[in-house]
Amino acid sequence: MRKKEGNKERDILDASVSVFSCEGYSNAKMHTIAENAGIASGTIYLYFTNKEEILLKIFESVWENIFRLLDTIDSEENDPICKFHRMIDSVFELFDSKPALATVFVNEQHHIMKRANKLLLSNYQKTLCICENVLTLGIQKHIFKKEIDPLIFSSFFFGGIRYTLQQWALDQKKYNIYKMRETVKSLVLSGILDAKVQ
Amino acid sequence: MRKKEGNKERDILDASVSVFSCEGYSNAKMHTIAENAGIASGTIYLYFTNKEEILLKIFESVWENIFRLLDTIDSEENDPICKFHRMIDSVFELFDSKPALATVFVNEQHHIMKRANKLLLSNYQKTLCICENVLTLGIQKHIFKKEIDPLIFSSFFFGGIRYTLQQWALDQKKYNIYKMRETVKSLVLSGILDAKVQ
Amino acid sequence: MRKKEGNKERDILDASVSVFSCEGYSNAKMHTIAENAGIASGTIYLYFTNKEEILLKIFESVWENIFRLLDTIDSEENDPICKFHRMIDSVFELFDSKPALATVFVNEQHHIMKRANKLLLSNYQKTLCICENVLTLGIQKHIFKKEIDPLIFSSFFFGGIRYTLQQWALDQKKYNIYKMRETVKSLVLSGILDAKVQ
Amino acid sequence: MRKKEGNKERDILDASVSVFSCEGYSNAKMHTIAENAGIASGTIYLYFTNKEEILLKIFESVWENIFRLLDTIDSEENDPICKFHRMIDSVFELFDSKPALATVFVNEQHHIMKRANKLLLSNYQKTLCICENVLTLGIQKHIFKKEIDPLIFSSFFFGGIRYTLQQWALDQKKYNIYKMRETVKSLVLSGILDAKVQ
DNA sequence: AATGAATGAGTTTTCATTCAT
DNA sequence: GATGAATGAAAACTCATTCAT
Repeated sequence: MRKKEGNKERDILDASVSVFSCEGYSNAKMHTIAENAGIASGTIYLYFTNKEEILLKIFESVWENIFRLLDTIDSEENDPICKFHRMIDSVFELFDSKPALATVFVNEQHHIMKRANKLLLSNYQKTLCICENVLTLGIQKHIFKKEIDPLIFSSFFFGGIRYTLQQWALDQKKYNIYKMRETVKSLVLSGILDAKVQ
Repeated sequence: MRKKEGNKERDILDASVSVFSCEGYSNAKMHTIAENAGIASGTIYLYFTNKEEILLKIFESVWENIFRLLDTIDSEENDPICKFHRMIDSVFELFDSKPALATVFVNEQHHIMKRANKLLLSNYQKTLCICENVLTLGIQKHIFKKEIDPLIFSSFFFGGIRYTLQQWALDQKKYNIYKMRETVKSLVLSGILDAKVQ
Repeated sequence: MRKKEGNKERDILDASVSVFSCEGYSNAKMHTIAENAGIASGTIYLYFTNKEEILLKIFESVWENIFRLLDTIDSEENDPICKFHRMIDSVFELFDSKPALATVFVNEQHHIMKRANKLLLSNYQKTLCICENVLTLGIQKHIFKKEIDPLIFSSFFFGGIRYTLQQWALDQKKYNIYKMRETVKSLVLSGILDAKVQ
Repeated sequence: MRKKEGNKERDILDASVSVFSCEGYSNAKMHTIAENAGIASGTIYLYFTNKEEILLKIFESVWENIFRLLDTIDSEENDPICKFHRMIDSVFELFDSKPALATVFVNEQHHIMKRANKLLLSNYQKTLCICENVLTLGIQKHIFKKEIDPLIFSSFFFGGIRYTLQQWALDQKKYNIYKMRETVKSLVLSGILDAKVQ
């Protein structure tokens, strides 16, 4: 018997992140991934049922990591401001050593959410929840401005204006574009306005 | 490729935006676009050399519009705060009636920038420039905090954390992830902190 | 526009019968069928959704023909013996000019019945019914032996004809289809005729 | 390829008959056969050079058995009618306890004959010969009709039995193999018996 | 002898693009 | 200019067979 050498599943995932990052998911060829992983193309199918499952596994893992990081911080920390500091730090640190993963995470997010499975969706939604809860808590404690809508803030937080626009385009009834616009302006302006002016 | 009565080209672009928005650029079929445009699939090739050129034309047009809007505001308005208000308003208004265009703009931006032509690149860069200049002006006038790096702010402004991460992933030498992180935190926090706490 | 020349659907079906006959359905390559039909392989998919649908269409057509032939005879003829003569004649005539079709009909019948659609199943079962009814009628009229089980007879009868046809299709010089037809009729009729009638 | 303790080869053949019967030869996977045989897929290749050789061995064995059975009967029995009775009985008995083998025998016969080896062909042809000889003998003895062509009769006879067996193998509850056997014998004998004898 | 992970040739199918009408 | 039938290159995926252990 030919023993499993190393961790081929890991190799394939790493190669896929690298290839998806360069070519984009849709343009990525299974053959290129195999080549990058140093295996034959058929071998990929011993570990993943198809190309999409590879992307799914990548996102499952990323969102699970993000959720765990934020969840830990959420329970360890009491002060909303400290929570924010540590949460943003940890997300940046997560991608710090993996720029290719960051690219895939950003560019293919919209693709994978159309076919996300339960595990992925669950971690994704739980993560957004944590963020909203931190904001709500800050508002209750009169630390954060009460006029900030937690939902809109989350959108802003997880993708800025681009992501906000995307969400609105997908479901125009759920979001009020005027309110979004004013919120964005308020957030950005108070973010950049000099204290002396305020 | 020859220019015709002028509305078939428009029909194809509109149909493409609609189809790219639903299916994504890579999954979109030329046949579906033709169907949506009410023409035969071969006719598309009288107006565009290939599928990619359609996407290119869409982005060319969007970035040209954005640039013109912001450029006009930039020359009409003196106060940096007013510039900001009107600029954000106009970008939101641009997409207000075209959610499908917003989706395409957000999801396919990374795809098209790899093969952008001069015109597109020029308008894209000129637009970023205007934003940076507004910020710089505000800082010079002591209206904006001086510690905000205009480059980083532009990234944040045009895509929030996701886009920020993406930029960094694409070129890690150009951006300092620690500085980005701190800037993001500062922006977000001052955006949401209650005046009383500050 | 490139006009449809000739009948490509017909060409594909004919080419498929020929290729399925030589190679067997499972070994037949779509490329070979296309080559035989004088078209590009992609063109097949403009007329059929996949390989299996081609086989299905072949069998649909054959069983529809057989049913129509036997049904017409069944309603035109009163005497069970005459029904038999004419029915066997017409089935042999159906395949007389199409040995390849006979081969496919015999060899792939079991394959297609696993995935038969309503139309095919309906014609298949109605055909079997006609045969059983002829037998039952003959028994009621005391022309056929009453101890013959119509179900078993039908199996044996169809199996015999099918295999006989196959042998002829494999080597048309070795067998004389007219003589085969008469021998089959003679064998079957003396097998079922009541002693009193003989 | 080396012969081992003698029951792995048997296990593989049995598993293959079972799998070929359910899936058909072309759709059958070597892995499924190995699983059914309780061994690893690579082990199959210690006993058979490839997939086709398994099918070949199955048919070699079946036709050898049929030949031996009929040959023994042929030499033990003098009366053509008795020969027929015993021959049909023995063929039905051969498959009685092995419906899966019957299915494979019927469905894959045409596949294997294209690549039959000498041993298989020899037993196949010797078996047909015995049948033809019984018929010829009966004709010479004025027991069977002289106008029956032995070649056509054999085709019809074998085809009828094969299909009957197949129907039974597909649904053993619907058909009674004993009754089938007797019906087949009755049909065939009255088909060939000379009127003077009857 | 036995294993089962790995291979990669081979096939179906898709779809952007072409071109005869 | 317009059409849409036809093309065929390209890619995902399968699975019989091999071979290191």
